[in-house]
Amino acid sequence: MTITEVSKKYDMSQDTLRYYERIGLIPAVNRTKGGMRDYTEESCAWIELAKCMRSAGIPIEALIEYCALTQQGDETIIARKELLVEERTKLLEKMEDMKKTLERLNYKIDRYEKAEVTGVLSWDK
Amino acid sequence: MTITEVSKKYDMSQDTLRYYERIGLIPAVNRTKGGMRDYTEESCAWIELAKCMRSAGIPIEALIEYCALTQQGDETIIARKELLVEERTKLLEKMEDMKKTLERLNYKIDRYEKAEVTGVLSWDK
DNA sequence: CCTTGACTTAGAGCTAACTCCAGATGATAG
DNA sequence: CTATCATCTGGAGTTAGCTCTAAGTCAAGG
Repeated sequence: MTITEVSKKYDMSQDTLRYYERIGLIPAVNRTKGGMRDYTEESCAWIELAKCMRSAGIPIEALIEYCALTQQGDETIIARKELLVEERTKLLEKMEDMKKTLERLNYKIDRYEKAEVTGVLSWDK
Repeated sequence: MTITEVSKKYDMSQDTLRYYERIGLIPAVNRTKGGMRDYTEESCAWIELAKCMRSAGIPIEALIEYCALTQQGDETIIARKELLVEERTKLLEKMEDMKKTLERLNYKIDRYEKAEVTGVLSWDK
């Protein structure tokens, strides 16, 4: 697959795809004799993983390390697992913060909706 | 309250507190005759709101607008509500992404845990 | 009054994560 | 073969959100 195809498939810019490869967030992509990228199934799986992780805010640095560990073989399985567990912990914390903020937003929106009806803005604790 | 007290109370740097005020993310804080900040209850409530919203990733720009609208009085109530509704929508989308990533992480971690026991790393779909 | 430490401002610097650019090279249609 | 378009690389530029610095002012103890 060409970079244009992958770019469309995952809705990511070609610049981002090249950037992720350059910094080692995904392993090096196959090349044609001419030097053009030729993405395999596996490359695509990496791209998709990167996109998923990044969409949740997992930092690039952690993903680079994960990718590096993966390429070092089976003796890094425990390290990889620990890395993922750590990121999961941080993710859960972020989700907790967001849940609190969501409740706060719901409360405030509700207050504004009542104000639209009654004309009075209730006190915000 | 002095900036040091507020900084400790909300665990935010003094630089951040001054920055938020400067850019209009919170309304101007009261001053002593000498020009030092003297945070009131209301200032503190704004700080706390800012901290909460930022912890969930609500962009600074949206919060600046919200603060500006608030200072323009009751005729901006609808606009404020709409702003909050929009941010809530984005927040829910982000939470959805994070939920998917969390499931992905759980799956991968589980896979690594099984590998630790069996010595074989199962295939990753 | 003097020293010391907290506070002030304006503006520069920093980090993460892209995004863009220039100049060169590859691929393809006519 | 040539024109055109896609892709390549290295490196510069951008944005958000702080964070730090310098040079000066305020406040409190002795």
